[in-house]
Amino acid sequence: MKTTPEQDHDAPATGPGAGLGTRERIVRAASRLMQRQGYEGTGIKQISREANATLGSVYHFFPGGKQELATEAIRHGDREFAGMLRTALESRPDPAEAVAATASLLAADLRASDWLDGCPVTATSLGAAANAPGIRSAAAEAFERWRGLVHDRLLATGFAAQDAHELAHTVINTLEGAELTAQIARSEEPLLIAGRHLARLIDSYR
Amino acid sequence: MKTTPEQDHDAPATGPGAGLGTRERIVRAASRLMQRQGYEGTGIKQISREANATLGSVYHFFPGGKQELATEAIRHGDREFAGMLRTALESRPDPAEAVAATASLLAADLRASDWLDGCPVTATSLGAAANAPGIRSAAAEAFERWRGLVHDRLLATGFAAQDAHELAHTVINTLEGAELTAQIARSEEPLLIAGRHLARLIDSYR
DNA sequence: GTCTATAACGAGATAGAC
DNA sequence: GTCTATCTCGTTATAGAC
Repeated sequence: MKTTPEQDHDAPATGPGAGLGTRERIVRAASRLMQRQGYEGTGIKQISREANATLGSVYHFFPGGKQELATEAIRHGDREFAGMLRTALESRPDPAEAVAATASLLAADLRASDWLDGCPVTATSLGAAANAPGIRSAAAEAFERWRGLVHDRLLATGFAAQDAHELAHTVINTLEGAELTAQIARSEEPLLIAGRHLARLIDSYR
Repeated sequence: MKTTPEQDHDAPATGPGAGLGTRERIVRAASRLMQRQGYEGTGIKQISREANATLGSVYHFFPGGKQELATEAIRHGDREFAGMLRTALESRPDPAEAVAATASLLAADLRASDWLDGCPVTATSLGAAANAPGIRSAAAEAFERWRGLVHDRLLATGFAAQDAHELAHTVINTLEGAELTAQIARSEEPLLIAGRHLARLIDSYR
């Protein structure tokens, strides 16, 4: 990990990216754009423009080019959703309720973006996964981490190990699929139904 | 619908596409390639090559260009999975078992393609949906049709209308999300767990 | 670290002969 | 319906001054 802060010649004083280093602005712009347009649909020039950085700076920080940048973008999306999920699980005593609340939150965020911002990890990795192993494995690690958060919380609240393992899988996968459908259908309904069904499924193992 | 058969100068006598008209070969090639590489990652020239057709033929049949072709490719994937789902639902008396069997079949197909062939509708529409309304709505119609098949079968086997409606949503969405995760993780496990959990969820409404 | 210019290539789409 | 040639534009990536 690189920790030395760069000099930040052109950091904007306001707007998204205010006060952030150049590298971080680039990663965030890449993550947001690939979330909406996918890996192949997003150009490096567009990323550099959106991040208020020059093309030279992008290749300075990411000599591996677009693939390296996409890998970082996926890790950024990973941390983002992991934070949301951890907060939900920690702030509610009942994991079933926490999952349903997360589904509602995803639905609200999706609507607020006019159905543009789906899962950044899925959008970025789908289609690039076949030819770019680094991108695929970064996405696999993200899903694994999210499952781990759910799994640990279920274990801590008294579920059997095998049940916790399997429930964690379905919780993440169903949220993923419902968010995708909600985005395509431009409706919150799939996510809201998913939240209720997941809570019911979890409760059925008590 | 166009029903007049074209003249088929160059239809290959063997291999994929044997005995098919040019238009159909193009649609199938587009569907298969976009399933693996996504909309933006697939070029029209690549499609025409794979379909044993010339670029001129592609634009002859699809004057709307890449977007029109992608729309047809999605409809093709729609019909394909609808057929698999209908067969499973009709060949088993218990819809819960039919859903679990479908999950297993998806897992086997995914592994057989070395984890390359995920859901063609998702792969093609994600990333293109924002800027191409026709593509988005074709994908929405596909999901709707699949849900309808499950919904009707649940109704016919005695489930309440509201339960059937909601279960159909979660069945399709969970299969979708589990297939996605299985592809990224290169493992059948997410789909097999999803099949069991969906059967359990359905049974809980009897 | 930042910036500009440009190389090298492939994309989508079109024109018009056959 | 098929085929080839071509136009125009955008892409990733690099070079080298500052």
